[in-house]
Formats: sequence, structure tokens, C-alpha cells
Amino acid sequence: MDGTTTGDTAMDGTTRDGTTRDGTASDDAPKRVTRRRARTRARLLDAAFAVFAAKGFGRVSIEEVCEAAGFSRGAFYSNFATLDELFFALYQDRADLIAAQVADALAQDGPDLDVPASVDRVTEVLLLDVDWLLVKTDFLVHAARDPAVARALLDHRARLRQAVADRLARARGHTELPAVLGDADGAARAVVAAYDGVTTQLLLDRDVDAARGWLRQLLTALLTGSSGTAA
Amino acid sequence: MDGTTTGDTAMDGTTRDGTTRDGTASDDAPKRVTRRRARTRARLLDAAFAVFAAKGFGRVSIEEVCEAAGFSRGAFYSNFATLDELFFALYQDRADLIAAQVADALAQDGPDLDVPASVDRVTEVLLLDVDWLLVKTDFLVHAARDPAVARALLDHRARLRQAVADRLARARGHTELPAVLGDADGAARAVVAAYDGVTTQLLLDRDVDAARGWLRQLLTALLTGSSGTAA
DNA sequence: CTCTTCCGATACAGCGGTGTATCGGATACG
DNA sequence: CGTATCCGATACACCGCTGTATCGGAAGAG
Repeated sequence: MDGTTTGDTAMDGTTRDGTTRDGTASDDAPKRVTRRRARTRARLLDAAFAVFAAKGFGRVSIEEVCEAAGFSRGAFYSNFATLDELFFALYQDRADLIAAQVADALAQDGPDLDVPASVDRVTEVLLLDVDWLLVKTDFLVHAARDPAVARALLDHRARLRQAVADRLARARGHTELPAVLGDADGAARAVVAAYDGVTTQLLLDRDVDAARGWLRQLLTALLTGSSGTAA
Repeated sequence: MDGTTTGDTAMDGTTRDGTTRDGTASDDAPKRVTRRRARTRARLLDAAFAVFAAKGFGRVSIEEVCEAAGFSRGAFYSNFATLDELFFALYQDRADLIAAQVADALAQDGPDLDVPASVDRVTEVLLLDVDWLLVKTDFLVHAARDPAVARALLDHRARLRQAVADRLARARGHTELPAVLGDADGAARAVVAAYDGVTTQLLLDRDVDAARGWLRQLLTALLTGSSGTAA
């Protein structure tokens, strides 16, 4: 998880660090980290996020991203090989961030699970930023047609699901969970599915509060078997 | 639901039937239906579906659609004003078809609801064609950034949800449903959310059978409170 | 401070797609 | 069967964007 791609799969991160017209060998060890470079890269990623959220990945040109970031195309081509590559990096960064936040939210209460409280915290994190959901869905659509990208997304989802499953398993016995969904992993899958489902609706009506309340209700229903009202 | 758009909102279906260089008034009544026209339009739509499914709406040009349909761009511009408009029409057609199939599947058993059987039938219909799910998700992404389109999609979803809710309400008393989700409408929302959630996963792993089984399990869990195994 | 290295700006072809205007052949109608 | 109409094919001008090659100035090392 160093930021660059693994190497053997598609989406080969051969930008310029190592290959190109220097002619030197293609070691994946960048000669120097160079501070300025990191800053422009970050600014490019931020600008790209904003532009993608506003117009959708499919309708964005490299030039637009550069303009939004205050650079010219030279900067882009120095940091990325293609727009897809930038998109991938962008997703990776933000997804890791979210995953950490979720893990954090799940770790906050003691060994016995306080379902409503946990659900509230996780819901807060997951449905915080509509722009992120927009970009994430763009990425889903993108991944659905590129196996390599799909794999990365599946990995990320698996990590999230695992965190949930661990949490649920740890609580088994303390708080009784309805066995209707199978083991903890099955329950975790259900949680993720609920999240995805609510996300879809949220993208259309843009009502974050409603989505949060609704996700809470859905999750507590799934996990406890009783309604979790009181918005 | 006449095929063309409502008129006052965005996505104005002004193609050529009524306006353009004829100069005549812009009645939405096309002068003549013209049989050939309908056929080419249908072929364009079919070709577009295939191309969209394969490459994604964002990566498809008008020219590609025409080539796939065996026409030249003249045919396209004669039938649609923009690619967005075609996409909208395409979605409308297929969505109506699916809605009808679902309604049909729901109407098949008697007044008391046979949950597993109904779930099986509906699941079969909804997760039949991965290509459709791909296009549908493209459309979602599209709608998420265009309020007019979002509205159309929300309407369609509302219709589906209503069909489910009606079916569930009709069964109240005959088959006891767990009240954890609130009224029939709440349960219907849950059903839709489960569908959307499973769809997301399916787009990534492309495992239709697993998705069907999983959706079945999820739905029966939600609607009966007991696991619905035996794949 | 000097010098090397690196990075991003600029210039340049070139392609692919768009939208429009025009025309010849197909189609429905009497 | 003739004819008015409609439809789709063809040709044309036109950007917008891409990718590359080159260069001047910033940043780090000594």
C-alpha cells in the first residue's frame, strides 16, 4: 500500500519514475522523492476529485483537471500516464482513508458491542460526503469493466467487510445477534449490502439525513431484529 | 409514458419531429409514424445497448453506436438530438419492460403470499442480465448529476417499490411479516435496497448465481426472519 | 554560491468526433 | 403507377483533446 501500483497486473504505473527517455533501468525505486513533486501530485488529485464529483469521470478531460489544479498538461504527464491511472490513485487514497475511519469508529466501544452506538458512528462516517459517493460510484462503473480495477475494489470492500465481521464476531455471546444471516461474515455482507443499497438511493435524492436514518434503521433491523427509530 | 419526454423539463425531446427547418409549429404530434423510422430507431437502441454494456456510456461515441447498428450518423441525428437523449429513451424502454416482468412475477401466486416462491421468481427476473445491470448503473451515475434524469429514475424506482409494497400489504395477515421494518412501504424500501446492494457486488464479481442465492437469502431474512438456504 | 538534477510550461502535429447542409433513393399514398 | 414526402447516406468545416518533444527555471546537494 505504498501508493504506487503492484506492478505485474494491468494499470502499470510506469509514469516517468524509472523509465522514459532517461533510458536507465526501470527499477520501481524512484531516484528521489522530491518534495515539490508530491505537492503538485496532491494538488492534481484534489482538483481531480472535485472535477470528477462535479461532472463525472466519463465527462472529464485531462485538460480540465489540470486547469482546475492550476497546472498545465506538462505537470500531469509528468505525474501520471493516463487519466485512468490518476483515477485509480485517487480512489486508492481516499478509500484507505475511509477504511481507517471506519475501523476507528468500530474500535471505539468496549468488547461487548453497543449496536446502536456503533451503527450511528459508522453511518456517520460512511455517509459523510456525497461527493465521495459520486466518485466511488463512478469508480464502480469503471471497475465493472476492467477486471484489474475490479479486483482492487473487491479487495478494499473485503477489508471493510472483514473489519465489520471481526467486530461482530468479537461481540458474539455478549450481545446476541439473530442467526438468520448465518455467521459473522454473512452478517457483515448484509451490512455492506445495506450500505450499498442506501447509497444508491442517496445518489438520486441527495438527502443525506434521510439516508443516514434509513441506513440506521436498516442496520439495526438486520443486526438486532428490532426497529431503531428516533431519528 | 408516451415515449417522448414530458416537455417542460430539461432533456427536451426536440429531435426533428415537429420543429427544425420545416419551420412548422412544434406540436408534439409527429406528422406520421412512418414504419421504417421505427425500425431504424429500434436498431439504434439495440446497438446502443450492446455498446454501452461493453464499453460504458461515458466511453462511447455517437459514431460507434451508428457503426454497431449498421447506419451512418445521418440516421442518428434524424432520430435523436444527442447521445444523452438516446440513452434516456433506451433506459425508459428497458426499465418499463423489467417493471412489467416484476409485476407479473409478483402477481403469480394467490392472495396469500408464498414468500420463498415470490422471492425466487422476482430474483430470477431482476438478476437475469448482467449487461442490463451495467447499463442501469451507468444510468444511475448519469442521473446522479442531472436532476431531470434523476427524477425519471426515482419515478421508475417508486413504481417498482410500490408494486412490492402492494404485494406485501395484500399479504398482511395471511402471512405474518416481521414488523421490524415498519409498514409495507418500509419493507418494500428494504427490498429495493437489498437488490441494489447485491447488484453492486454482482457488478464486481460477475457471479450471477452467487448473487441470486445471496439476494434470496437476504430477502427471506428480511421478510420472514428465518434463513432461506438450500441453493 | 554553484552546479546538477528535476519538473513543469510551452509549442506542435494530428486524430477523432461533432454538427450541419445537401442529395439520392426508399416509402407511403392516391 | 406516379408522385410528394420522408429518411438516411455523404461531404465538409471545425474544434477539443491527446501525446510528445523541447526548454527555462526551481530545488536540492556539495
